[in-house]
Amino acid sequence: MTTLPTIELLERTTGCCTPIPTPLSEVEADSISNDFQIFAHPVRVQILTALAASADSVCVCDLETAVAVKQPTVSYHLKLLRDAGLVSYERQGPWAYYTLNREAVTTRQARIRAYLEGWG
Amino acid sequence: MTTLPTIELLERTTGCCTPIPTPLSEVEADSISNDFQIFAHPVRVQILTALAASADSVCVCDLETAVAVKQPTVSYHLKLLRDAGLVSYERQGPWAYYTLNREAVTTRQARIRAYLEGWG
DNA sequence: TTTCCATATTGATTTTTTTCGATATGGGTG
DNA sequence: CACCCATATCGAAAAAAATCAATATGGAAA
Repeated sequence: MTTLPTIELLERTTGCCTPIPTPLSEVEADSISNDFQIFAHPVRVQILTALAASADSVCVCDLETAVAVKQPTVSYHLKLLRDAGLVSYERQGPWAYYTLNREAVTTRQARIRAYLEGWG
Repeated sequence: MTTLPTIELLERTTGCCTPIPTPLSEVEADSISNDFQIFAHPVRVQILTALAASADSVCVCDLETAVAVKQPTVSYHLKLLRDAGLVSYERQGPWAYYTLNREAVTTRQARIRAYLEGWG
């Protein structure tokens, strides 16, 4: 933020302070950055990769062995992924089986690609 | 993480604990999540969008008016973007002009797309 | 029922990220 | 030179995200 140019400063200011025509609103920026945020942690990437590699659902106990954090932390990241709509789960007896929500991933992928194409 | 199944537990365990064939290493997961991280903040998204929309370089004073944070914070995010290689800058007299590094964005875009395609 | 086991949730703590006042830097002007 | 102005950096504080011990939940086995 710059103080408005006074008459005396006009010459000096020439060439600078050309307001950005259509700045991105905070709401839009939040929405875009949120799309990236869920992928911005290694444990979530490991979980998603494991789920993506499996044709069927994966037991939490197997996800736990694939990452370097303790059980409650895995559960925490799984909840974030659920809240983001990227995975679903189903309990079977004592176990819980997670599945990648492939359509949801595709949807985000499309949005992310759209943003990045606009930037590149 | 689950204790190894003892003989008595084998029947119960059937159908669970199928180790994930090729779990993603922490190093790989860090690298992937890092690619997303830089885009995971609204101020950086606003800055990138502004730079992308401009054919030539943009003065910091104009970036400052496009976001809702104070000058040192803008400078901080610009530094992160520089460190990530996504923008370059040039000083001209008292002003600094930033440019989007379009190739770098394209490179990241390609990596991100590759990851997401593997998941979807 | 009692017990055990897998997973989720809670709550407190730690770590990371973000924010911004204060100050430094460095060029332009008088 | 002294002063002003734009931007960067520093340093401390605040906010957000991640971690995990402890505990809750709920189903299956004994």
